[in-house]
Amino acid sequence: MNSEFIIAVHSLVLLAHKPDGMASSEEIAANVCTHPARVRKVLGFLRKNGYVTTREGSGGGYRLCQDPSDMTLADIYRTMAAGAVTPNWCSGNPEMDCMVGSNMQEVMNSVFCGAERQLEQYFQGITIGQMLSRIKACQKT
Amino acid sequence: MNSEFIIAVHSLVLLAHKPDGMASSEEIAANVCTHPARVRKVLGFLRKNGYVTTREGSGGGYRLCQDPSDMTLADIYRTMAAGAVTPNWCSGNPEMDCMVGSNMQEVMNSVFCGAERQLEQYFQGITIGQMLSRIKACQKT
DNA sequence: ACAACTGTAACTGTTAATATTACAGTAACC
DNA sequence: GGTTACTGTAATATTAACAGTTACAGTTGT
Repeated sequence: MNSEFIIAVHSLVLLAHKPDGMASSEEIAANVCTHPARVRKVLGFLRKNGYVTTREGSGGGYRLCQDPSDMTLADIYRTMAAGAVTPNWCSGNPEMDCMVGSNMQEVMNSVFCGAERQLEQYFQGITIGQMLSRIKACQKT
Repeated sequence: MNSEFIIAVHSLVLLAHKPDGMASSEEIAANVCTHPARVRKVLGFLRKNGYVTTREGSGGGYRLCQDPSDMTLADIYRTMAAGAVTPNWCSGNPEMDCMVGSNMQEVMNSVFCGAERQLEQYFQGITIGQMLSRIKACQKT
């Protein structure tokens, strides 16, 4: 899985957790364990897709603009990592003379399309709000 | 997804299709579009897991040793590519002072374990025999 | 003996991913 | 209005993963 997906989810959960719902790229980066520039890039995507708002300038940063219980991991997956399970490597060749070799790409493709749907369906059932709840549950034990 | 998974599936389908059920690494490699050494490595794993038998020496090669309709993609996935959807990159840090940052790894991990199960379940429903049938269906159209 | 295979390991080249740097643009605050 | 604290974005290392390739020892049929 794409690491940008993880950064996105982690950032959103962090924002959902903060009392004022706001954080700078530097603060998020320290929490996620990566670099502020990377966070800015990822959260730039999230802004373009309507999950966060940003404020530039001093005192600026990122803020959630949706209810955490309405944001599913499937939304984030589609935005940040669509096609992540489908391999970029391809076997066979449609030009080939052999029935197996020439049709494998098409069949394999349909298999991975199904896998993609399956995964999205799973992610559909997990919201940012639930992620935060799970984290709180971890903390208690 | 791991390309070795694809090579494995493709090779097994090819073996299932061949009338005598046998092929050399060179022949398989040409069909898959990769190198014989790579095929030998992958099919070596399949041998160790009981999906094919091999014969060394002249006239040797690989042969299926299970019914194609009994081999599921889930079996191959577990053998060749287990954990392929789980990212190797990790956000957060258990040593951290923040509740979110310190517990994210554990929660993220459980999310991806679930995703893995979901995917395996999907692959469980697809056999090598079905793959071959799908290919035949492609050919007709 | 020879030719045709598998089994493995080592090495190389290429691509993708991550980290890092840099700087222009923007807003708050004194 | 200048300074400070941010985002936005691109460019550039740096690193790790992956596929391709070579090489050779071991095995078997002829």
